[in-house]
Amino acid sequence: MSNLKLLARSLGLSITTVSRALDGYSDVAPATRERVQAAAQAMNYRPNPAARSLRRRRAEAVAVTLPTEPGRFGPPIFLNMLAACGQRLAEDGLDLMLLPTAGRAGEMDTYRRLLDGRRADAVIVVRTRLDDERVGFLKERGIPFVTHGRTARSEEHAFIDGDGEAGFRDAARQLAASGHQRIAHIAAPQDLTFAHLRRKGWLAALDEAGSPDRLEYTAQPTEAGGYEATQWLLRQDTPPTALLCATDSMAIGALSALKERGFTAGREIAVIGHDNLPSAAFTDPPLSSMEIAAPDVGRQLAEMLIARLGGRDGRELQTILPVRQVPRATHGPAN
Amino acid sequence: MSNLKLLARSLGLSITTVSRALDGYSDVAPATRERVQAAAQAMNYRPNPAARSLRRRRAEAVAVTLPTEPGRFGPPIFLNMLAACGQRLAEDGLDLMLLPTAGRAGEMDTYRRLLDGRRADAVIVVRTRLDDERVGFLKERGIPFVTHGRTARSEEHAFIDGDGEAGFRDAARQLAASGHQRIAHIAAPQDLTFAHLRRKGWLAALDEAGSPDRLEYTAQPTEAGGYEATQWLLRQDTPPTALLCATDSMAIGALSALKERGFTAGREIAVIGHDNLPSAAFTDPPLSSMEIAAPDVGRQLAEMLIARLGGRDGRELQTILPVRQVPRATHGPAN
DNA sequence: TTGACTTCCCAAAACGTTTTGGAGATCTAA
DNA sequence: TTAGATCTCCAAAACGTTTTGGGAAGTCAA
Repeated sequence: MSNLKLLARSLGLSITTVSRALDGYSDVAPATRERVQAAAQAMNYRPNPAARSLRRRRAEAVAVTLPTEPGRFGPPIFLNMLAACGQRLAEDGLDLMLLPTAGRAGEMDTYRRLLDGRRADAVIVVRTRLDDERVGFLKERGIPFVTHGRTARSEEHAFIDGDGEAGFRDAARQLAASGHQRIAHIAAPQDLTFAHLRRKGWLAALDEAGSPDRLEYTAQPTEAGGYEATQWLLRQDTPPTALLCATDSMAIGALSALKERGFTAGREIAVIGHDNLPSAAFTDPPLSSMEIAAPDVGRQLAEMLIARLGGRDGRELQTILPVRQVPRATHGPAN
Repeated sequence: MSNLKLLARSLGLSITTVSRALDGYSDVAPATRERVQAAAQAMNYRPNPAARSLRRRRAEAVAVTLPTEPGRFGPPIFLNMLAACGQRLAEDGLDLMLLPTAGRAGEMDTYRRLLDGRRADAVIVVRTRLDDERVGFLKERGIPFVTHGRTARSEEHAFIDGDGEAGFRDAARQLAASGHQRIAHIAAPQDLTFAHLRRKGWLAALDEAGSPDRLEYTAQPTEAGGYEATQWLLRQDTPPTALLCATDSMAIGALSALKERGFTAGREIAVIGHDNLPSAAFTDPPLSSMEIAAPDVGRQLAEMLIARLGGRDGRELQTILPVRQVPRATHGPAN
């Protein structure tokens, strides 16, 4: 609506001075600065973002890519995390763009378009895989980025992640301590980093306990996946006494399969999930779970991004958040 | 990376001609156009979006505002809808921006900043309320917008919505037809349009059935809300025989409360929700629900937005999508 | 009084596109 | 042959900012 030229004219000043007054440069007299600020306020002036980006040669925006295809996207709280992240970014004048991609194939295309066109100054990478080509691409191009979840090359870049490995180790330890002999793992596809780490934690606890069994089944991280996995596990010669599920969604599927076979979770068979979904407290029986012990992952993510844009080295920006157990009714005793 | 000036120089043409060749103007010779296109391809040219917006005086972006506060945001599939929407927008070169707002108070502020700064050409309004100040504001400013969910002023603007009223009327009818006498409604806050319409459908069916009872309880659209509502309803002198819940999340809470009191949903008491959440098929018993009978709400939303940006009148862009019942185990008979 | 320093301000040049208003050829019709 | 049409192309002016490189007063020290 109103621009610098209008503002300057109405004040009898030059565009330069108005611009510098608003940007807080020191070479403008205090009285002038106040006059300018008042006028800007009165005329409801906001710098035109396109002009500013053009001149500054940055987009003042951060992009997050979302796969559209596989039906469901991550845990339901994910959108809240993005919103919190966006809010923090907005405090620094950065927009958050949603870049949907058509499946994994289209992902790299989307990245190329994004970066060739300079539509974003930095990128948030979600749903990280252990071997994630996106990381290589972004490093090569020199675009700042933060991953939500680690990768095999984590030591080289900024990331934020929950300590799923410790969480699953602790949970499996507790199950073992309470007498469980056959603690099965319902795994998510192992190319996903979070799935790999959670399985690793489970394995570590089994090693500690000297347990020889390695009962596991990998499925999609959905209710249907957990259901399918549980059915398979129950069909084995020596079925498990505990199910450690990669996600709550899978655990909910597991509960359903158990019920169908006449088992009561938390009595005959223990079940523990991860994410502490809102609905976890309302399953039957209420689902024992675990969650990242931080209320503001989104905000932290944003702050890492801002630090990265400010030139901080990605290797200094690596956060692993503790995971807290949320015991409810389904982790019940074996003996 | 590369720009029009470079391209033009390498081709021995003027910037004007290169620009017009790529934009498909008719006043450029076919041979020249091909030469230009080939060079653009080879040099990996993409128009600088900031420069383009500056000159064209539009942002080439669409914004959606998200409240960050109240913990959970809408049904989990919401993010998928946004992703689908963003994908369709991208086909027309439009970016999708996420604009988080700090609670309802900050919402109008965010809108003002957004529009004063011309950061977006159009807006998606979600979580519509019956009396929604955002609609008035956007109409006044003349910014194209589409609401996801109706408002009290729906006839004046573009919207897309499911026919929750018919869905709840049908569900309540079926319950009545199978002998239920006291069909209670677990309502979401009535300022939200979807909640109002679903309640209206329930009321209509009760009227048809000549049922005098109006047993209802309003709570937050979460599992906890449904739980609380059910507890209250069961404490009444003549408890309901059926619970029609505004959302599946509430229905899941209801199932939990019923179980706690020793009831089996689908036998003593029927329960029906709305949204057909992925987990609805895995509750115990599996939850009867309903859902919008369209796979591509997000894409349709995007297309309405594009039509709106193309100058189409909002009154011609109003879609009410049918709602389909998804019967499972909990809508069981009364008699 | 002079020279050096401050303090406060500004003109003009970018940034990379789109669009306006032609201009020079070439062709067509009389 | 000439007047118009038709094809191709282009120079230059925006769009609204930020930033560079001063410049004109005023101040201070000698």
